[in-house]
Amino acid sequence: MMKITIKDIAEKANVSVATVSRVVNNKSKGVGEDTRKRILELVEEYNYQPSAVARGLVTKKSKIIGLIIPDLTNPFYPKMAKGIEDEASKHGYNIILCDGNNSMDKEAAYLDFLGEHYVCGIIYNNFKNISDTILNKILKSSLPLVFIDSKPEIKGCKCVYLDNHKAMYDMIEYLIHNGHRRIGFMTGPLDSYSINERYKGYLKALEDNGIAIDSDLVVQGEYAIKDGYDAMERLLETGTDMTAVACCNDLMAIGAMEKIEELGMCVPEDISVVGFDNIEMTRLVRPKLTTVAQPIYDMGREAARMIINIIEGHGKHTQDNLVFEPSLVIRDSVKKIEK
Amino acid sequence: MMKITIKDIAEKANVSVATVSRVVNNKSKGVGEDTRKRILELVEEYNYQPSAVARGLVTKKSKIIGLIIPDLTNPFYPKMAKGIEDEASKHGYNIILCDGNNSMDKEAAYLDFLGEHYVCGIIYNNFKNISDTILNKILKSSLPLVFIDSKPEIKGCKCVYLDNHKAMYDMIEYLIHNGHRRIGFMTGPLDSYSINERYKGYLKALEDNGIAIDSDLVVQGEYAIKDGYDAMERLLETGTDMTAVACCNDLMAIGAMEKIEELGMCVPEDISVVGFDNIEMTRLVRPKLTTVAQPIYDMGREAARMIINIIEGHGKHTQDNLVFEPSLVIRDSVKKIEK
DNA sequence: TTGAAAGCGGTACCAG
DNA sequence: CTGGTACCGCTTTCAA
Repeated sequence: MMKITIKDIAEKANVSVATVSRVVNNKSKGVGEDTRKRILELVEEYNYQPSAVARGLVTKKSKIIGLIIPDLTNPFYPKMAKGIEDEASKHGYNIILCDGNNSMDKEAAYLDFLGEHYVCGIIYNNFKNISDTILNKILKSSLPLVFIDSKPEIKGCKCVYLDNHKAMYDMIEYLIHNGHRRIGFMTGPLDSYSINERYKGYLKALEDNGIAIDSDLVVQGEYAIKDGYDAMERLLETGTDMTAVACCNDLMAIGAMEKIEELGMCVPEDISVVGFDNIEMTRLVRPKLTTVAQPIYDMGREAARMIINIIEGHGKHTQDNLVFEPSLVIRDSVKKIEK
Repeated sequence: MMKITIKDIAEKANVSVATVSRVVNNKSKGVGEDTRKRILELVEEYNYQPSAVARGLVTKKSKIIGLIIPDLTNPFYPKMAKGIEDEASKHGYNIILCDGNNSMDKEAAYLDFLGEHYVCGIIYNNFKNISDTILNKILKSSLPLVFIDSKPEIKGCKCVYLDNHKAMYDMIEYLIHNGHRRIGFMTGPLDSYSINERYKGYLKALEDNGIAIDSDLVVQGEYAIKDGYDAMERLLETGTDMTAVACCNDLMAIGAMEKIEELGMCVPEDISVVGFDNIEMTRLVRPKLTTVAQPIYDMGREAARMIINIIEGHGKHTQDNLVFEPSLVIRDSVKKIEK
C-alpha cells in the first residue's frame, strides 16, 4: 500500500499540486471555497499526510528539537525532559529524545544523528566534559545548541544550569552546623562540570570552616544506586571517624544507605547521609533523605524557551547563561551531634 | 553558515555528485582509489554530513523507529525504552522516543508526527484502549507497528505483553494463602488491556477460592504515587475489615503505603500492600514491597527485534503475540494471618 | 571508472 | 483563483 502523495490528491481533485499545497498549508487566500472544500474532503478520505521529509527538504525547517540526556533511568532526567517537552509543545515543537546511556561515544553518535536529520536545534545534557571530538562537531555545526545542567568551556555557548558550587557549599555548611567535622564526599566522575563544581563547594566549605581536607574521606563512583552502594563500601574502609557523607546525587546516596544498613549500622544514628537532586525516591526511602533540590522541571522549560528563541531569531539578546538557585530539603537523614 | 552539500564536495573534488554519493555510501566498487581518497579527505575537512532528509526522500527508508510510551516519569518505561534502544542500536536503528504524557490526544498527535516523518516502524505502548480515531490512523497507515504491554482488538496485530491475568491471579492467591480474605483492589483505568486483565485475574482468584466479590473493596485511580495515595483514602472509607490491598502498579502501591502510614497505621501489621512491576523503588521503600516482576527490559528487546524483523521483511512468519511470564517477588509488605 | 539526468514529495515563485 | 515549474539534496539507473 503506497503512501498517498500530494500528486495523488491533486489528480483526484483535478487541480494542480500547487493548489493542494496551498490548502493543506492553510494559505488558502486565493483558493476558491469549493475547490478548497473538495480538496479537504479528499485529504480526509485518503488520510493524506504530507511528508515532513519532503517538506523539510525544501523549507529546511522542522520544528523538531533534539534532546540528549545521559541516562533515562535516573529519574532526574525524565523530569527535565518533561519540562522541555511541555514548553516545546506549547510552541509547536516536537522533541526527539536520545539517551546517551552514560557514554561519550553514544552521545557523539547522537550528535551526528541529529545533525544529519533536520532538527532545528539541540538541547544537550552532556554527562562529562565534552571531548575534543564532540567539541569539534559542535563548533563545526551551525545548529542552535543549548547546554543544560552543564557549562562547557566554549565562548558564547548558551547554558542553563544550577549553581552547583553554592548548592554543595550550603549542604556541607548545614552538616557542619549540625556538628559534623569528619564529612565524607562521594563524588561522581570529576570530569563533569556539575560534579566538579560540587566538589569545589565541598572543599571550600570545609576550608571556610577551618576543617582540614582529608583525601581518605572522598570516593569516586558512577551515578547509579549500585555505584553508590559499592562506593560506600570503599569509603568505609578509608574514612575513619566519619560521621556524615555527602553524595553527588540521590541515587548514590540511596545506594550508600543500603550498604550502611546492610552492615548493621543506622542512618543517621551511626552515620548521616545526604543526597543531591531531590528525586521523588528521597521522600520514600527511610529515613527520608536530606538533599538539595534543583528546579529541574523549570530548568527544562527555560532551556526549551531559550533554544526556541534562538531558533526563531528572537535570540540575539538572549543571555548566555541562566543559572538557577538550589534549595536545601531538610529531612531525616542527618543527625545533630551535640558538642 | 550554510550546510555543506554533496554538490559542494563534488565541485571541490572536481567530480560528479554521483561519484561522491558512491564513496560516501561505500559503494566504491567502480571508483578510482585516488578519487576515492580525495573525496574522503574533503568530506573530513568540511565535516560533510549527508542530509538524512534528502536521502530519506529518495530511499524511503530511515532506520528510525518511533516509540510511544505513556509516561517517562514512571520508572517502568525508561527500563523498557532501554531494552528497545539497546536491541535497536545493535541493528543500526535509532529510536525517537515520544512521551504521550498519559493522554490519548498526545498519543494521537505523536502517531501523526511519526507518520509524517519517515520512521520505518512504530512501537506503541498505548496507556488505554485505543480510541476509534487512533484505530483509524493505525488501520490506514502502512507502517509496521508492534504493540508492547498491550493487546488491542485488531486482527493480526503484533503484540508483546505480559500474562497479566496470571500475574494478578497468582498474587491474589499468594495473599489468600497468607490468610487474607478481605482483599482490596486498587485498579488503574479499566479501559486499558493490561489493567483489565489484572482486574479479571483478581476476580477469578477470589472466585476460585470461594471468596465473595465486594465492590466496596475496589477503587480506581490513575497511575502515579499521588493517585495511589488519594485512592487509598477512598478505599479505606468503603473497605471495611480489609486486611490487604493489591495495587495495579508499584507507584500506586507506594502512594497507598504513604497514606496508610500517615494515618498512623502500619504495613503490613495493620494492612498488607502489594504492587506490580517491580520497579527499583520497591526494594528501597520500607517495608520492602512485595510485587510482581515483569521482564520489561527483555520485553523491550523482543519488541525491537520483532519490529525490525517486520521492517526487514524477515517477518512473514513472525508470530503475532509474544507473551511473557510474570514472577512474584516476595518481600516484606504482606503479613501472614494465622487462622 | 565516471557523469548526466530522472526522480523522491513537497514549496514557492511567476504567469496567466 | 489557479497552474506550471524550478528547485531542495540525494540515490540510482543508463550511457559513455
